Amino acid sequence: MKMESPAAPDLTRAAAAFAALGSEQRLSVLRTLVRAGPEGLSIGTLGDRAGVTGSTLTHHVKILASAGLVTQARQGRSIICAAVAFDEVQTLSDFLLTECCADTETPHG
Amino acid sequence: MKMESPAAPDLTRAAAAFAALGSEQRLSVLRTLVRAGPEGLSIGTLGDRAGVTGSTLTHHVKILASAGLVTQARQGRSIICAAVAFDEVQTLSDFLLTECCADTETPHG
DNA sequence: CAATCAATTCGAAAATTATCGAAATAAACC
DNA sequence: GGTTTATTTCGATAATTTTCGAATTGATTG
Repeated sequence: MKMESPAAPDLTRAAAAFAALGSEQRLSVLRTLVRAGPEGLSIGTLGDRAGVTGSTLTHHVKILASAGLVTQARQGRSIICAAVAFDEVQTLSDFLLTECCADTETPHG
Repeated sequence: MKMESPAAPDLTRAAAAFAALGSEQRLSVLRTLVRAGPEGLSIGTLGDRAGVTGSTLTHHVKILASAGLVTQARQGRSIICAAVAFDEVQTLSDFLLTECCADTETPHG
């Protein structure tokens, strides 16, 4: 049942992705992008909607992007950001849960 | 410093839970508990397996517990920890993704 | 009650992360 | 080329998190 997914995360990458989500501002930014859907938003609009602007927003978006949760592409004089959290969150969840109970002694009874 | 914002109250809790997952050591600790399954592990065994001990481990476990990802219960002179990440991760994923595309004009376009 | 084992609290230093404003870069437009 | 708009880089400061060892608390055993 394994579907084509973003790169399998190692511990370091998974922790970095969770850490990227672990800030109220960044989580708010990402949810704004999730709401906006695949078309994405410019940095300016994103900042207005999420309530974070300027260099602070640049900083947070960079962290989300390097965690693989957001893409950025220049379009004219704006940078369009879009969430790619959809698959990524499933991947992170899998990373955490797949080995569930692997250490238990009596898997077959 | 924490800034007063019109953020939904759940945002704070969700960000705290993601932040709890956003450390290599804590993620490693939690995965060790997930592997161990519902019976859980004592702090001592957990520390040996995950490679984190003493006050540092206490600190990390406290963060995981207050994020609702781990339970603790005293049993004799040990504290038994167990992962409750199973449902919790789904909840976090939902928090992030449920409003997907809500802001788009043409939801099925 | 003293000794022991398991885990926590405390206090402090080191490391990382967050925030902001000013200056710099990049693209579009005149 | 020079101006306007959009975003980023830089540098400094504030805030938070991590880590460790020593002292402490709680529970069990003799």
